Amino acid sequence: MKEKVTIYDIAKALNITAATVSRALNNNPKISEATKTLVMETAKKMNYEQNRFALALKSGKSHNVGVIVPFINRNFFSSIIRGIEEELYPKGYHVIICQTHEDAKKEEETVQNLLNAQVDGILMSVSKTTQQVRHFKKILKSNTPLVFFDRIKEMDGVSTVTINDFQGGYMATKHLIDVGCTRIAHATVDLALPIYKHRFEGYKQALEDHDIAYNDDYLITTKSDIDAGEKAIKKLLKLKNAPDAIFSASDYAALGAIQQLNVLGIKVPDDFAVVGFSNEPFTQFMELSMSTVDQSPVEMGKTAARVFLEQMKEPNLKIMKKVELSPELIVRKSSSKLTANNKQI
Amino acid sequence: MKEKVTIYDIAKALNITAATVSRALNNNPKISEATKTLVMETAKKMNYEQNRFALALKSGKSHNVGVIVPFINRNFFSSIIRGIEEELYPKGYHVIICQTHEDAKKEEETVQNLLNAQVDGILMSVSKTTQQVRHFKKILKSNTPLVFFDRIKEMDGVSTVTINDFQGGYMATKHLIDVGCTRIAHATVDLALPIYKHRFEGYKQALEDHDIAYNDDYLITTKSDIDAGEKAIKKLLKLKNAPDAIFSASDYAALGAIQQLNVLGIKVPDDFAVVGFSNEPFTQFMELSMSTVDQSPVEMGKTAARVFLEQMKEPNLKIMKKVELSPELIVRKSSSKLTANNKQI
DNA sequence: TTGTATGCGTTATCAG
DNA sequence: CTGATAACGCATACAA
Repeated sequence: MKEKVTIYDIAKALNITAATVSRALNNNPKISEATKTLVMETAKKMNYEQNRFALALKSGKSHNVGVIVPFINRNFFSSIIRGIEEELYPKGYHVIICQTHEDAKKEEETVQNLLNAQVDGILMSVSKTTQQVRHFKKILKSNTPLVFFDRIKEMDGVSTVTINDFQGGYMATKHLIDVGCTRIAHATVDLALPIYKHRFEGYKQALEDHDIAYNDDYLITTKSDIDAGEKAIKKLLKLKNAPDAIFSASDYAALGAIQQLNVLGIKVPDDFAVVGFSNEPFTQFMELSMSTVDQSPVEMGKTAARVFLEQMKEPNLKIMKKVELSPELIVRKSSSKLTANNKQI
Repeated sequence: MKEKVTIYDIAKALNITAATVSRALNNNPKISEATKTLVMETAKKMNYEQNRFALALKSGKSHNVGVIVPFINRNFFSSIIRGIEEELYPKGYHVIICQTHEDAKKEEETVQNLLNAQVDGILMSVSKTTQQVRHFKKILKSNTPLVFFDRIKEMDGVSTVTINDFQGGYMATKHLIDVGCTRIAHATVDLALPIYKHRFEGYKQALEDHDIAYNDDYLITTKSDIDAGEKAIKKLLKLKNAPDAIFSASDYAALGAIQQLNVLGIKVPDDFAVVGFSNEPFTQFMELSMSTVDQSPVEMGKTAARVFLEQMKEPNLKIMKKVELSPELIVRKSSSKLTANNKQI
């Protein structure tokens, strides 16, 4: 087992002092070119690797960032993490991942834990159940950059990266109108959360802009799963003026809707069009592929990482940046009526 | 901004020395109960948190583990990571994730990087392109526990967690035989990799056990994507004695196969049955849901984590553990012929 | 330009 | 049982 080589070892080999070695390695200006290159070379020769702990202990910087998401194995989040990792790894940061299981308690605890590990920044998506913000304030007070992505909490001093959910909702709804639907329902998940609220507002605005009256009966709150989508369809079809389309804020609920429509013998998209949200992988693999709104999660992750890096570059001034990415409507079979002139993807 | 409280602060507050505080905090036997509880209490009162870097610098243990996978946003891998995180977080370990993009060079570099960060262990799935093992040897030489999951490289001193791919291949094939198929093709990805080789061997064994001659024409090597599956079907159906079923070692290729069969107007499962491998989420959401073999990735991750923890408990002796999990056949529509008496899921 | 000394927060060793 | 001190590896203020 090879012993770790330290700057002392290389100092000894060169008959100079460790301080000089340190300076040479760090491109300190006040050092001769000669010794600098000499040190560099022998360092390489001896396979020297900087000890991250010593550096961290000295500088207080760990070169680790914490990423907190509800669940890692959800395509949306794992894609974001992919983006973060790909952006941060080349800059010498390691990505520590933690999951909250949508539990506010766990989130608080995890934040504390990461803070204790002295991560250089925290990038996170807020749990659905989170009400308190005191753990976020603690992050800020410790002078650790905090970046929210997708699920944010409005507060001072925090950077956010989101997509324009309003626009996403608007695009999806407008598309349904364009293909001739007039009685468009909307399945939301929780209007208390900004992302869902904005999608809903986009939906409403699209209706209004096309002179379609908003109908409260067409708004239905479901969980984000297949079962909920099935129930939603059952309920909606009982209305005397049943809808002819649904824009679901969740791909999973949209899937449940399609399945239930199939069971009931209602033709999708001709008799009932469906658009989901998130572009989960399964939406394109279904036989009747599903229209949906893409959130470009990898790009979102990269952006969040870049915002963090900017913040690190300016340790003095507090940066508070709000980046909003544009969603993309993906039209597939579940809403491709013949009347429409969309690009089919 | 709150200053970090150290053991010196609490020592000062109690008019004792830092060493004593340290001992009290670490349950050192030779210390009086009185001071111990006193220290504990004031520590809590002052919100003391151990500095991980100082500890790491002193002990050489980082309480971080590195996890290396080809891509994070693949359901199989993100689920494994989920399992690892859930098992390790409660034990005080942080999970650092890195991706290789299936690039052997990147893998070597990442290993070196993680080693340099002095992670306490490395859990990984080997990249498809990896030939060399010198970076693995480096891990072992540095006395860092190494656990391979799923994609392993046979070598001395390394623990592995796999599923029984042979059994998976056997089950899938036997199932196809049970539902009346007699000309069963097999799509593999790369027989040089153990996982695919074992699936293939399971396939062959099942044929042999049921007195079906192995036919070399029925073995086809494809990439793990939809396109490859389509091509495979085209090729297979050109044979004079075309197959009536396929067991694909990849869910994606199986999906391509089903899509192509649809295009050709061949009825699945009645005229051609399909079984995939991996239980990717989309397989159950397809209208014609796909039979496949589940690898219980979350469980695999947890197991890998547990193997690592065992190794940490016995730092002296070299443990080399081989755990093999059992796959589970999931029968869905793509292979549910009426002749069969399977459980439908 | 380089060397000396010190501290970052802990724990281990040695005294007492 | 507790105190003093050194050491982990590095970076820097100060001195030369």
